[in-house]
Amino acid sequence: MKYITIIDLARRLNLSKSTVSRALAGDGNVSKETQDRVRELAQQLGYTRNDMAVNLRQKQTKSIGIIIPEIVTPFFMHVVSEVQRELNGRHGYRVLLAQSNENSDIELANLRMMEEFRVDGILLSVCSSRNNIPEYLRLKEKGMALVFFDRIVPQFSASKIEINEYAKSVLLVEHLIEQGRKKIVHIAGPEYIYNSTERLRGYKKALAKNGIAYDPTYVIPCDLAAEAAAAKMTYLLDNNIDFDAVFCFTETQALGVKKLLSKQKIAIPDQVAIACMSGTTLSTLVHPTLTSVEQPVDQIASAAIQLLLEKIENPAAEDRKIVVDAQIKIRESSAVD
Amino acid sequence: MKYITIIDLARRLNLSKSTVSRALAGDGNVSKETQDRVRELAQQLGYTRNDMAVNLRQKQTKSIGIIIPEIVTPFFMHVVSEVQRELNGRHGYRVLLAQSNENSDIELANLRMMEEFRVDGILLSVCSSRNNIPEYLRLKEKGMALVFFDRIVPQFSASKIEINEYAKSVLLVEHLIEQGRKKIVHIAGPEYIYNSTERLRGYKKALAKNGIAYDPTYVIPCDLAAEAAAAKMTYLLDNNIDFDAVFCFTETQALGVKKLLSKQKIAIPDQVAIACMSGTTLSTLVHPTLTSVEQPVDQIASAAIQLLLEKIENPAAEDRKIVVDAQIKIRESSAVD
DNA sequence: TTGAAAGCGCTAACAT
DNA sequence: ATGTTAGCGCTTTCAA
Repeated sequence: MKYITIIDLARRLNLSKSTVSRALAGDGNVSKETQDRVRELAQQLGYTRNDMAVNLRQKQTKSIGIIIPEIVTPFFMHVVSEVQRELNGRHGYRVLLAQSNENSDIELANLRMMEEFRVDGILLSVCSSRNNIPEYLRLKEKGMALVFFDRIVPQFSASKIEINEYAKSVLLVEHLIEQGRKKIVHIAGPEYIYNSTERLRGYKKALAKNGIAYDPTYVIPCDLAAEAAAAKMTYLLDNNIDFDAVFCFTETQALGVKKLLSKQKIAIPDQVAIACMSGTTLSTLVHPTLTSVEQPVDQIASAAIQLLLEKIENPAAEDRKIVVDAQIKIRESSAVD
Repeated sequence: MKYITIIDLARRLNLSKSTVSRALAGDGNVSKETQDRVRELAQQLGYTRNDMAVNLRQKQTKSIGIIIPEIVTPFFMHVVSEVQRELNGRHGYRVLLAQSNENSDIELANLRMMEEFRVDGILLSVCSSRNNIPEYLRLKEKGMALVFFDRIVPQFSASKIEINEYAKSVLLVEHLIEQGRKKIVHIAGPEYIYNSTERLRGYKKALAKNGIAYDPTYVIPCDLAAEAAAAKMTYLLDNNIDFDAVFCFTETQALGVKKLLSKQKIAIPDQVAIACMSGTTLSTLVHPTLTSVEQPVDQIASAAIQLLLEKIENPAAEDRKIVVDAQIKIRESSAVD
């Protein structure tokens, strides 16, 4: 592809390239007339600025990276898609995406990659709150604009969008209790994921608030996969453990649970209610038998953008934390599926 | 962020920057010894090459763009995620993502954006097979490596990954027929989407092959949204049109249909079977009551990469078309959900 | 085997 | 209001 440059324009107009540059940039110091001539020719010849050159000159890339644990997930897809749209459009940023596959080593490689790409900033949702801390620190100290969102690292000081998992969790579990559920199993996530521990905390709180004794056998640590959750259900059933609701850490787990319970002819939600935090409309559409709390995806995205831009603008700026707990909508489960 | 440059290295080693550059590049014309010294220091100081400079120099960006109609969709997400991984890793490409939201104007803007970003190539899945053809042509003639995938434009000559929608469609509908379904409604997509017309063609073929008369009232053009599909169901029900299966263009439509039929207490799949092409594992997990054909996502991704890289390598290369129809797996529907 | 110099396209002092 | 110059970090002739 042959591209027109400001030199091409300058030559044709008998101007210096600086004047052309200024005219294009809308710098005040250029006569209205030349400005018009330049812009018209640029238009006509289909000139587009070469960002590589500009960026080399200004020492920035006008690109940011997003690193998430898992891409094929309604929640993350929505956030990404929103950040994408906003940053492309209004700020002219490129956004690079990478997924870590819930694997800290891949996350590390992704971080390095973004650094090599010299992105101006990174939006990060971590795999684990402990594995890559030295790397986060290194990047931060090097001056990289690094903003955490959703899957944050509580003990690491940085700008972050924290989602109030605790509050959501309390709300959801209390909702189950209000429906008359008393024996609520919690399929928990791994303890190296902050969100998971917060949700567990919320679960306990909700029980306590409602005078239900906390029974540790009801809390079952579990992998993120649907199959893992299904296996835990089998275990409960095989051991004749009595329960009337299951609160899952992830949507995917909830689906695994649902599948298994249906297979065992257990009526949902009549005999057992299933609950989880749901990403989005897609999820809502997909499984109405799940009781869930909707996440304020757009709000999370825009908060993330805001904090990231702040950090890019002024790398020395103080860290800020935005907590999103928003207007939470509980979606009633229904037998209709 | 302060980055080390080859000049930094050169100074410390009392070499010229050209030698350093050569040593780093692995150019043969440099003594083993200097090469080692340079590389060691580079390593030690954490040097990473500034791609902006390289690219400016070599007139390429080492980045490609992917433009898809809808991001929050298991099928596209998987393809993107796969292309992402492959191109990042093995070829050092940046990949930029944009979604058109099923809107041709946005698609046009996205195309322009990618051009401004000076991506080396574009992977495109179109919104409509007629709206932006002049733009595709302009880009192609300008020498942009442009490869279509999945949602292709049949009458536009370019490199493309075509998915054999026709074959898949025949297969799926015949499968329904084998299950004893005879009154199969087809919720069709808009005719400006090639895939939609192909699937319709397959639907007709399957009926013909099995001696079932084609009834135009059974073919219902419909928007892509779930709600639209649900509305069509209401229409059929209200008009007492008798049917025992519904074959939908999109997964999302299928979900809409499913939801509405369940609400009307129509047993799925006992009374009415629902079928569609399904993206991936996620979908499989989510709605087992849907009969579906799985798409060979990885194959599509790797074919797309191959064609794109070919075009980038040699823009003058002839257009190639890869047709993916692959080993098709039908997933049986089941009452369990 | 190494160095010197030019140049990719642009911006930003510093002149004029 | 416009031009001149230097330089961002790198690769690549051309010379030595």
